[in-house]
Amino acid sequence: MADIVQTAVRNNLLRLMTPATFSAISTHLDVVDLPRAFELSEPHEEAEYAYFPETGIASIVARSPQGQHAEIGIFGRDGMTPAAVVLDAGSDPFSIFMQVQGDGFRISTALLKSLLDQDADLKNLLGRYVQALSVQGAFTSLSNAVHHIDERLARWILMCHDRTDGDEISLTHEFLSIMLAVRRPSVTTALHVLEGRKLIYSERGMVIVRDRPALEEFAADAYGESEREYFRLLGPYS
Amino acid sequence: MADIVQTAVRNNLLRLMTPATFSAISTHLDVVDLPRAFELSEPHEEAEYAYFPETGIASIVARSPQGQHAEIGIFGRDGMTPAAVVLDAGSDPFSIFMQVQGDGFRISTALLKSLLDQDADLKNLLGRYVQALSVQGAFTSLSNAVHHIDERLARWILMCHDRTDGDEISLTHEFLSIMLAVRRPSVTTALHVLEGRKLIYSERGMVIVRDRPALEEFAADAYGESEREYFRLLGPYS
DNA sequence: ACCCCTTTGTCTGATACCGTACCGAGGGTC
DNA sequence: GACCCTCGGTACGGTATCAGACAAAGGGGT
Repeated sequence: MADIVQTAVRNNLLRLMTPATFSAISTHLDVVDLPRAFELSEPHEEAEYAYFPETGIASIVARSPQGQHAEIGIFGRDGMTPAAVVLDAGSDPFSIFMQVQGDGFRISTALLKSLLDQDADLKNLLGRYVQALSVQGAFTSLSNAVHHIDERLARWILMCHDRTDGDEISLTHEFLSIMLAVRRPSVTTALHVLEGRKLIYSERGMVIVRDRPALEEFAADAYGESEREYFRLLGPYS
Repeated sequence: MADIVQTAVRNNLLRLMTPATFSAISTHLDVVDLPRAFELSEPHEEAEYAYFPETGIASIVARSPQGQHAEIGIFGRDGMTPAAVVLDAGSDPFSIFMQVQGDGFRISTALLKSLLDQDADLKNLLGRYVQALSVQGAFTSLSNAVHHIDERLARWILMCHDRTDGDEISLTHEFLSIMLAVRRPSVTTALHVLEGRKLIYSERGMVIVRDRPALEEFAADAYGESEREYFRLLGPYS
């Protein structure tokens, strides 16, 4: 692909690369569309491409043998996939797919791997991202264990809002119920709670953030820790 | 410390190091006792030492601002801490402490870090471990979200049993309740369920595995995925 | 022997969430 | 306009788990 100017890029990891690393990697980046439900990586399969989203949101979902599932993390312009490339692990047991459509860059995993082997700065940068991601997963786990549905929903909306440009996030209740690992009607009522408190507007296929500070206050104990850790490791991404 | 023979070591990561790496690292390993409740690393603090347990079990716990907590993973002779050293992240936001007493080796993190920088094989090995650990965390998250207490308890006993020599695991209900992020009396009744099905014996301060295959069957959907991933990446550890 | 502290067992009522079912509303297509 | 499919709202009974309190049992120290 032609010239990509680093300062015009929105993906935070690409932005944080040293100029030398960026120019090495950018010649191999392809621009790609990332439509909703697009699979970035499938469980137990070695991914052909690594993706660095510019916009949109991707979801990382773990599935049990009997088909139960729960989201363990999300990323957008703050991240990349697959983490397994960074750790030389080949594959991971998760589904990773787009949940809010967007666009971004891709690069063959083989190429990225060889760049990682030659470039300690890059390995270090992506290593820090892997840590941030796994911390996010850990706090998702905590939240699944101890927080009520409406708080978890608030947390989740905030995390999407962080990775979105406006205040509108296009999502169905069905989708949210999968992410939070609850029944679909539970999402409906939880959304009503947030709406009743004037924190959001809820429309067909769409959640609109109305009062972000109040939403953060509502999510309170559920939101913030993993964001602080990301900031410490990689700075702001919005 | 004097000579440590690699084949006599029980920690799986130490065993899997190349002979060259092992001889480089082993001269810096100190033998340490790991009593119950010993803190291997504190949240947001850069650890002074890295630990490779030989026996015993350590717990990784995330804590929310308001003091809620949940375990996100455990390790014993299958692992090491802190993962942050491998990822060059400095610290992580978790408490890591011994839960079943044991012993192991320690090395200064500074030294381990410099070894990692010079030794791609070592970085690769520990990178795969970090992946295994974060997959374990992901499935803990899934389990917190979708499984009942008695299944989660069964899973947890199995994970401890994997890292223990006999069938006896010394643990109080109080402790288990923290790990599973449930009330202490819920642990008591869940243990009664497992005992009633003749899967375990439960004594004061002790859980004894009685019928492991049946326990695995009972845990069914909750147990196995992360173990398979560890095996793929690092082989057997028991 | 006694005391005391830790650990475990049990009870009561409350509640958050589930499974399932059904219906209505929005919005595209012909 | 008529149709259909997706999506959202609501209702009902059932239950896993919670919150909190209290009592009994194990076991070490003096």
